[in-house]
Amino acid sequence: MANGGDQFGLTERPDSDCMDSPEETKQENPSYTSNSPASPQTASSQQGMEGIKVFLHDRELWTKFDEVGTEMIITKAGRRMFPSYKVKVTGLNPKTKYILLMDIVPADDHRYKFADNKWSITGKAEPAMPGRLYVHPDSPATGAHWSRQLVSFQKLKLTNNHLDPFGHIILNSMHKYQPRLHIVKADENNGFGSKNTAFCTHVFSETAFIAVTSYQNHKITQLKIENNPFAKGFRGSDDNELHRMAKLQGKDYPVVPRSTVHQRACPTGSPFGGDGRGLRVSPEAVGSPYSCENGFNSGSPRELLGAPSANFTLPPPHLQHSQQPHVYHCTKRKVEENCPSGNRQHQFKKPFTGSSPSEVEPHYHPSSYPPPTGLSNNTVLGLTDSPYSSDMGQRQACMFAGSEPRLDEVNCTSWSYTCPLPSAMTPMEPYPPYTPHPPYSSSPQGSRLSAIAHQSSPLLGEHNAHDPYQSQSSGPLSQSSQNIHSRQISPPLREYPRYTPNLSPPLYHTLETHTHIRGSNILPKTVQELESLKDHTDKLQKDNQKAQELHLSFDMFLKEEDAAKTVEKAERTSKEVLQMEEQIEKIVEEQTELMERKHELDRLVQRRTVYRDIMEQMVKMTKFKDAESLADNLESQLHLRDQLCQREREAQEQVDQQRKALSVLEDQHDLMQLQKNNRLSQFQTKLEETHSEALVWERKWNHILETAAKKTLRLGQIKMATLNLYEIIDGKLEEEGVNMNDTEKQLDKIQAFIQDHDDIVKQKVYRN
DNA sequence: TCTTCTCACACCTTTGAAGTGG
DNA sequence: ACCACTTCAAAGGTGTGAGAAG
Repeated sequence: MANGGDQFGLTERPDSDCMDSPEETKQENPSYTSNSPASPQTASSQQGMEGIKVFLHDRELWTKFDEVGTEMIITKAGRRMFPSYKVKVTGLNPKTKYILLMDIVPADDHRYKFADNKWSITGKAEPAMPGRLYVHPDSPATGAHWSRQLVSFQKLKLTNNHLDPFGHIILNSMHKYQPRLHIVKADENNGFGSKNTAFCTHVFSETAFIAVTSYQNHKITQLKIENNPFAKGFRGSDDNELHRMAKLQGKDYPVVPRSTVHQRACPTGSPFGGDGRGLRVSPEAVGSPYSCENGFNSGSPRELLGAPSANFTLPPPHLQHSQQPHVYHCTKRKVEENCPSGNRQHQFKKPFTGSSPSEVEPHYHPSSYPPPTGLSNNTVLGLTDSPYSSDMGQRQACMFAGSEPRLDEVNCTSWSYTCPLPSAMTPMEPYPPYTPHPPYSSSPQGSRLSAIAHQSSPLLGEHNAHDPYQSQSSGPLSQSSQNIHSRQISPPLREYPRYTPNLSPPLYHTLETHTHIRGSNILPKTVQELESLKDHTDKLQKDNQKAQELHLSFDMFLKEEDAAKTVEKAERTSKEVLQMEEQIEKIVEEQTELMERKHELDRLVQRRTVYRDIMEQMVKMTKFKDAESLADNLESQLHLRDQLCQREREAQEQVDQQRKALSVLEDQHDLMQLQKNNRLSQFQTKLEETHSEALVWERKWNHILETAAKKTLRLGQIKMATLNLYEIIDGKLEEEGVNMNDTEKQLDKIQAFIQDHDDIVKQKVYRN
């Protein structure tokens, strides 16, 4: 890890942590997924979310950019992010449907400038744009689908057009942002945003960037050209590069040869070498305003990870590095659990207390995490505890009100769109609706407050010193304008005149008197006071006289009327008076409740006027004549979307059924195939046996043929020998009529010859 | 004067239709 | 008819740099 990252306030991570493959990451960081709290109900509702792990694709590239200070171009038409945001997700239930979506939240409340070859804070951030979500076009899809390949958000576009109609994410130039990934378990309607929606959020701090309309840091330009295929045309030859460098040298910033950018991008050359206020995300900012209903307090993710009291697993220290996504697991939204009723108050109630939300709000724990280097010294007014401790405190209070629009009203088709407004999934409004004016400045309260703000006379301060509510207000009177602002909207100040009736007239009078005595003309004032006292005394005397007259008349009345009747009548009257008083009390209570309800509804209407404004702006950009017709159109589209979803579900069911039937047929086919194979093997066995038997018979037949051939040969030899013998005995075949093949006749002739010969021999012997 | 933003431009990749051959 | 492969044009992404705006 280069120092560049460290300079941004990154925790140094061990080298072993620098890995690329998700598997390796998985092995080394098995438990960085933190689970959110707390109550058994919440814990049981987390099924399927606690094991989810997300790995940032191309992390090396992101880190390379992060070391230099990532910048993202924003244009009116929308510009893609580069490096594009791609993740690998594991641990999802293969059959469960999930919705993956992204949003980009302000990393802090600063505005930046690029000067002297480095980024520095130049002031307070402009009001955040309307929070928009980019729902991955594949959503909702099964866990198997998401796990199958990389999930790419490369089509997400950034714009600076506040009135962007395309659903691109709206950002402010020269502001720092942090992309976040949310994995939401889709509900039965393939939607989300219901109270039981389970989701988790993943933040990769190396993906933080500063939005710009044109690149500020030349190193970023070089990195983009080197790595983005679309910018290949700018890679050029060395000559071109030298030429470009020469041109660039005319500017203030030094030019780094392309071939050496990698080396220069290393820490020593980082333009952020001085302080760490570069691009590192302020930890408070990432999760702070958005965490309540996530089951997290508004502290930073690191704080969350580091806080022992946090209700989720603590990762090993080395896993708390930026590479490890800050995971906020949230499950079923339990407003009551995460945001106790005490939080569901008037949006101005927090500032009423005069203290920071961190001190009062149970879900706003003061950050134990040290402020990032470079920010710690930044004593921006009202930002000591949290960058949002002043106005963001109000925003949070507003968010805690728990009446935000819910995304369960957002339809499926709009998923391919970016949702224009935050959801119940991001239960608190990610950022307050955009207004060209500072928050509340144009509101009635704001005008009232500003009017009070100008009454910062010492007298008011003295009165406040007697104010029983004043003790709740912290800080010296000469605090910053922001604190003054927040103090201004506290009830004791705002409703100060209300307190005067509670004072007894003399005391009230005394206050008035003091007020006057403090003036410059003390003597005439004293005379006036004495005169008024005299008048008052005269008035009292007159009242006393009237009372005495009344008393006398009442005595007369008693004398005239029967005493018992009078007493009875008086008792009856007193009872009626008591009943009337009770009724009056009830009516007053009802009136109070109704007034509170009215105030609440007024606040709701006021908060939702932004939607009306948005609708009116949309009406201007579209063909619709008014917001109602636009809303009708949207509703009809929603209805149409529902119908389409229904059809899709039915089609899906049909597909499933057909798949089942196909599966059954395939099984049957397999079975038949198996049986045929068995029979075939039997036939083959029989064939082999027959074949071997045939071979045996063939051998025997060959033997027979061979024997026959031998005997035929022997017979021929015998015939030849017989013929030879017949010829030897001087047989004449033709003369004696003997066939050459008539061996038997030849043998007879031979036998006769032998017989004759024997007889001759015997006779000769006998004669001798 | 400086900073920031917008726009036209050239260069490139991506995408999808059409054609070709097996 | 189908499939695999190639070709080509349109669409769109990208950084540049001049000029406008504040």
